[in-house]
Amino acid sequence: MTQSLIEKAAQYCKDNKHRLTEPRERVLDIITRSAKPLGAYEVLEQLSQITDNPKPPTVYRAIEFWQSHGFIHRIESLNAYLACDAGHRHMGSQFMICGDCGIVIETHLCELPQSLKDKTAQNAFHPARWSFEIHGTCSACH
Amino acid sequence: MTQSLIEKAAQYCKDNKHRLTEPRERVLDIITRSAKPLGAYEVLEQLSQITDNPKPPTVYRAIEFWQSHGFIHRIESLNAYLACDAGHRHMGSQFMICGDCGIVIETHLCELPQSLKDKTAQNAFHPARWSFEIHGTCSACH
DNA sequence: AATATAAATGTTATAATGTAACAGCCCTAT
DNA sequence: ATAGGGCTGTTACATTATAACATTTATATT
Repeated sequence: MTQSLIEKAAQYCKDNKHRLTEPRERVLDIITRSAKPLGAYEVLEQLSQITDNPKPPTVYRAIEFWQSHGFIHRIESLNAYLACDAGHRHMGSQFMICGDCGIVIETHLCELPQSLKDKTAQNAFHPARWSFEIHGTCSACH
Repeated sequence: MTQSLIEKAAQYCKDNKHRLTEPRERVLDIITRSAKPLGAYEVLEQLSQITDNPKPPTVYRAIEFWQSHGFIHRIESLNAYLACDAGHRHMGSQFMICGDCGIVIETHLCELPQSLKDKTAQNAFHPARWSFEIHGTCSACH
């Protein structure tokens, strides 16, 4: 059987003794249900429909929590957040972002592409994490 | 002889009939002189030392102008801007960002790395532009 | 040279995104 | 049962960015 992202996250919290609190669960749920990345204030807006007058820090804290454990990624060029069910913590993320419909496709590379490894090596730069964002048009919109 | 970035930019404007106005020149100059990427309000702060009470749109417009012509790049994960003297318009940028000292090294790839080309092809995604940001530590800080 | 036009600027105001700080609550481990 | 750390609620504010409109400046055309 396949676990949903929420189930995986719940399991992860159990295994690692993190608390699966109400705001965390709700925020992850909201982001997970969205096909497209959501801004923090869009999450807040949705949260306000099931919670009494939530405030920005509630959302940002939950996002920060999931992000630090690899369940949510931030799309820097959109100021928006996307759930990731890769089920592993990777050093980096790659996204293809459709400028027409807004859909974002995440790809999973576990290493830097060779050409970039070469560049980091040439500069004696030690990569820790990365974010690659490719803007363009998806197959449906093209 | 080698042209400075400012000279290149001036030449570019001349050749392409764009106006090299005072705010544009000053903003590019400020960003060019900085070893590290500058936030828009840092540029504004510096601009205020040579201009009477400049406002955010002045800076943002100039940045937008140079960015659209390839002389400035935005580092998404830092909300900051960096000059680029590559002298060509590329589809994408790659940056290595040192989390310790803040220095940013730009590399110049003219194409997507093969592994990412494969991913875009697999998804029938048509890339238009991209930004790759690698966080880590530079040789000096490591 | 005069003028029409397009492009860029100046200015005010505000939107959008994100965080510091502190009081209080609730799990968890002893 | 209780002390401590982790998390939340709340207020207030910081930072980043843009909309809108009046005005000025450069350019092209007459």
